[in-house]
Amino acid sequence: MQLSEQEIVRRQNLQAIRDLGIEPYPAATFEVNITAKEINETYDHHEEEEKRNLQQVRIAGRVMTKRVMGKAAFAVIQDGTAKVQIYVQRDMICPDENKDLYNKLFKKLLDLGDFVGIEGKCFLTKTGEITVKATSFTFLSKSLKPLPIVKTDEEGNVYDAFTDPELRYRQRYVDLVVNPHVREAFLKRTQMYNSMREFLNGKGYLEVETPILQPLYGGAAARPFKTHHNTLDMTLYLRIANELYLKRLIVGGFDGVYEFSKDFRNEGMSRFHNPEFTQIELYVAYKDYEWMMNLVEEMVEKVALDTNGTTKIQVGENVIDFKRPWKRYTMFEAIEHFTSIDISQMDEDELRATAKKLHVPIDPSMGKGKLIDEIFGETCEAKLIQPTFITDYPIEMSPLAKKHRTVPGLVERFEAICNGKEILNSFSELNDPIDQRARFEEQLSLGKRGDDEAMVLDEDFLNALEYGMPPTAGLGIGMDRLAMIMTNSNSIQDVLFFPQMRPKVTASNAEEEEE
RNA sequence: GAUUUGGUAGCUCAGUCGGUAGAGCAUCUGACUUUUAAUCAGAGGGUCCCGGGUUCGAACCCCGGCCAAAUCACCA
Repeated sequence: MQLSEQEIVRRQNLQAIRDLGIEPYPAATFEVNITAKEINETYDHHEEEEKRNLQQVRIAGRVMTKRVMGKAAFAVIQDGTAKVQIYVQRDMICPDENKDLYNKLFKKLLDLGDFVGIEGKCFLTKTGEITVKATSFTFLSKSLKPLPIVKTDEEGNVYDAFTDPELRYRQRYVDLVVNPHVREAFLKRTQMYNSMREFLNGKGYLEVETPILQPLYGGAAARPFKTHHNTLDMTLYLRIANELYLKRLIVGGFDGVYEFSKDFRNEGMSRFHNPEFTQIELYVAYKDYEWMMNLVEEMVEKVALDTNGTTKIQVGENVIDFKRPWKRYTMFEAIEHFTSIDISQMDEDELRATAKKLHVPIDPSMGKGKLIDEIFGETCEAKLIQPTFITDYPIEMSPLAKKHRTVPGLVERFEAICNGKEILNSFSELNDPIDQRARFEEQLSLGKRGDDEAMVLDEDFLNALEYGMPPTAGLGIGMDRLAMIMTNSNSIQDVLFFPQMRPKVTASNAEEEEE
């Protein structure tokens, strides 16, 4: 292994710490009684000073900067909440003759990135920054690699920002340490989950877990990942959706179930697609898609408030307002709104001519439903910035949705479009087992014609439906896409801790391959 | 999968016409008891992504490959 100059120095420092008789990786708990954030907030809110004992704070964290001025020094440490400045005087932490703890350990052997524990009292510096004056300090853990140190001046200008996306995604742990905005985005993501759980649990719905390894993949149109179980000697698939399992639970008598489902699709990657991603799916018995639209508005408005404190979210150039009610169009209305063409009564030939006129790319294999979907996608979707419900989709695209109660050829389905992208999908679920079997068979014939994303027929799911499923409304929300909006992120990789990357061939694993 | 852009010190980047590899921060040595992009004086640090080619000579030109990003294609 080739070590850089700085890595060699740090390993030497590690040994020097041991030579002082100090364990660089101590086992014992270091009790803290306050966080950096709490210390900073205390300074912002003077009335709270009384409530907190700032004479005896104990805090632990990673050393981010160090400014030594002879016999005293300032450093900034960062804990799980924020950064706080500490002040170390030689004679304060070394009251006796032996000054090694300051002169050697603190001044020389303590590197940026090391973890320390500080005990001391808070005071305000000349320039008014709340600071912990150390009465003792404890070495907690050595860092052997230099962190990319990001500096910010008084005016907020950032220097040497750690920005290389490849390094940031491959070494997210480094990204998280030095880029506070990255950390904030992930805190918001978790807040989204908490917010939805609170909302759905409050309505009495049950959070469940269903199989990720499935003998048949269903519930969506996508290519799966395939694997093999040795003991059963059988093929298993990583789920592309959990829809069919949640519906089985509705059949089983749970009237409201939801799951945060990690799903897997063996398809292209882009800034909107990662091979594994998360959906929340929700099914509620005795409800329809109209009811679900109201629930979605209520829930997503709450998520915006809980994550951002407002319904108005800045996303790129746009401000997106999730305040209820959202705009609603049927798919035909949306197309008419953006193109001034009413296609609702057109037959296949007329649709094809209209698509051509609108410069929508089509091919001869497209049927009526696909043509409508394509016209919508090309002319409307990108223009829908504010959250908007699009309702009533062509039946061909939706083999698991119930036929529309009044309009032939359509299903009771809606999507919400936001910032020009679909963020969620919902329908009145198809619960007629005869119709469901027919729809699966249509998919089978599509599959035989070479559509490798056509759905497969799930006999056991049909068996469940034949026992009877109540009328049910179902919903799936792309959590990653919603997180992108709630955090103003441009790429799905910015809301996934560890986005999928092609492995980088390094010198060391190239050697392993040779061996 | 296609196109474009990029890959140089730990990080962010510069590198002229093809002629000994550069800066800031970080690191090392020294000074400094309220600094905050600390400051001051000095020093060290390179598989220029990989492999071939052209050339007296390649970070730079040519060919092939790897990785990444953006756009497109694909895609509930």
